[in-house]
Amino acid sequence: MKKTSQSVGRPREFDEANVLDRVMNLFWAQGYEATGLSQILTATGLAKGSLYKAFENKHKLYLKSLERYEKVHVDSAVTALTSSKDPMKRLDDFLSAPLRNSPSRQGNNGCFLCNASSDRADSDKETRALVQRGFKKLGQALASVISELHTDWTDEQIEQSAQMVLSLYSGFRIMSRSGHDVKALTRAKDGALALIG
Amino acid sequence: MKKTSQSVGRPREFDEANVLDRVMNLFWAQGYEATGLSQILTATGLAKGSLYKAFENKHKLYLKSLERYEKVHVDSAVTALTSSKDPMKRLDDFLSAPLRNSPSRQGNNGCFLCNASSDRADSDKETRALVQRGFKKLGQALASVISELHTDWTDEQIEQSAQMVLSLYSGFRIMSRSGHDVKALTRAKDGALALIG
DNA sequence: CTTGCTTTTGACCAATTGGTCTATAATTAT
DNA sequence: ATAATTATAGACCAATTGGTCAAAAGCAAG
Repeated sequence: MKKTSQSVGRPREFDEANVLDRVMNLFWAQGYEATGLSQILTATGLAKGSLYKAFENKHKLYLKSLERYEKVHVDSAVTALTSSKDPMKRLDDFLSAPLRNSPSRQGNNGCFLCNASSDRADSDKETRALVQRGFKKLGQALASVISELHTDWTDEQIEQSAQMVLSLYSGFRIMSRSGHDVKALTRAKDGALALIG
Repeated sequence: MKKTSQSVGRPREFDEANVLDRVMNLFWAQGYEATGLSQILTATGLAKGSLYKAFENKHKLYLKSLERYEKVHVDSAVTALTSSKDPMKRLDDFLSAPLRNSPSRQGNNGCFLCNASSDRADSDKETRALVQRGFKKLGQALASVISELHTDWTDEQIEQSAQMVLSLYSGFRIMSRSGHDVKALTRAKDGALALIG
């Protein structure tokens, strides 16, 4: 039974993915509590009732946003990591992303996974589960790249390095958000890659 | 002119450091917006008026809490890093701290510096400055340890490794907050230390 | 055109938010 | 004593919060 695109009743006037993208950006940039309904309404153009009919409540909306982030940003990072480029270059790209648009202060949202972890993972287990899943995905993709790079390494060694890269990534994202010297972080990145490669 | 401990007027009934410790723990665990005045009042036992007389407003109180964190936790980490133990052991202790009380979920506050960076560093430049300063302190202490470890290394190399350890630390703190597998993080830590040592 | 179904809209709501202010209490200086 | 000064307590406040609901609107099927 496939759901037809045109069902009975008045049709939706908004595109769910589009709305979620806007909401995601708010939660991503500001966190859960700092993002008010009013803000969400103006950003999406929806009326309160419509929003609540479509997404039960603020908490559910947050979770949906996080899922959307996973689908859009985590998955695309995974895709980039599994491309056909030089494995080393892929790792470098991955670790360089957090350091790119940093000097232009304001609008450096960091990583939604990291932010959510700091913001709500301790108090909300559903958020915790989503964050864990996102990190796991990234970790597995990294492990796969590293195993390409070092076909002779044991699983243990690969896991270890993947985890190291992932932790570095999270750290970069967090630290660069507060305007930490990007040059220094970049050197750290290059040092780490030299040790792994 | 030293301020006498007993000044004119009705004396304070609370110890400022003590109050700040309690407030710090709230902001640390929950973030800025999620922590309400009412919560702060019950945690400190103060009345609204007293609190506002002593610390102007919520924002100032947050900054004071962050400074308190720096004084209590960052500085003690720096002290631990400059002890007379084996340098390698000191690095290990530093990186192990984030991984200790993790399995006992709820009450894993992570690092206030990291949380504040994710929570408010983008929107509040005073927070940003404090967070930067805290990270800088840690980075310098780490550089000093590493320079003890490798007297032959260049400043560049030392800086690089210190930054790497600091980034790993932040990453550990963030990821372990969402319940990420501590065993995996521990292996990453050991791997990284082996590469540096 | 009517029936049935769904979405949209915004008025409405209780509860809570951060913050102010005044009356009162506790202390020192005169 | 009393004046001066500071802290405490909590009533009070406007604004905002997340959330509900009923009426109106838009569509397909009969």
